[in-house]
Amino acid sequence: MPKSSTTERLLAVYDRLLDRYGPQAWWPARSPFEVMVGAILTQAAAWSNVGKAIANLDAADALTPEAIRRLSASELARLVYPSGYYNAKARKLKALAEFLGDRYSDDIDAMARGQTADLRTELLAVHGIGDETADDILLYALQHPIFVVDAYTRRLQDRLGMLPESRSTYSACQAFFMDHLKPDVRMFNECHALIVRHSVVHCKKRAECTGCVLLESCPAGQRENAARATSSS
DNA sequence: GCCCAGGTGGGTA
DNA sequence: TACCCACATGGG
Repeated sequence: MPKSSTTERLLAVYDRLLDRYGPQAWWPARSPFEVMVGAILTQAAAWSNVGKAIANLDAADALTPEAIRRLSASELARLVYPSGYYNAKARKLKALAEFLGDRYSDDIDAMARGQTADLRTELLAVHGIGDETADDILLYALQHPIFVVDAYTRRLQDRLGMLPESRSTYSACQAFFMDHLKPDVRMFNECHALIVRHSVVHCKKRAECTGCVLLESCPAGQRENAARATSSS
């Protein structure tokens, strides 16, 4: 892969985030299956609420595919209640546990030895697993080098003026990173985690970019700051 | 009381 | 392909 200016710019952004926030060491979970559960529970939910649901599952000794299959739908829904959409998410967790049992006899290590593209196709066929959740599972649970795109990633791409024209397609946003960065599990892991960290602590409201660690790389922030300076003078 | 948070599935045009 | 809506809790 030729080292383009885009690659250099992305690496500069990554370095700046790493300097500012340090290694994030994601995913916050004790097992690959817990990562998969968290990936489903975090859909359109605040992580603080997901943590409560995970704690409920842990207390009920339900952080295994077998235990998820054994629980009734209503009991599972009760356990994941704090993460919101509890009925929908209980159904999704059931679908994931059934898939792991049927396809891999719950052997996640064996699953991880599959080809990335094949695994992604299999995961997307499971009810409740879409592009982002599939990639969360591939990267954080199975250690495959794939770049996770979420709302924060798109927001950052937008602010950096790097959002593809077909901004609504997941694959275009993902291809932007994958085409310009060397596939590297550790780097992709840290990069996504840092984007989330930065977005949560700094860019929660799109308008504010003052003091942003990425300001030099961020045309949107520069424009906003210039406008602010003009209006205040 | 309102807005938003590490999305996805199903329906419609 | 693109858009809309349902799914729902909890913190700021």
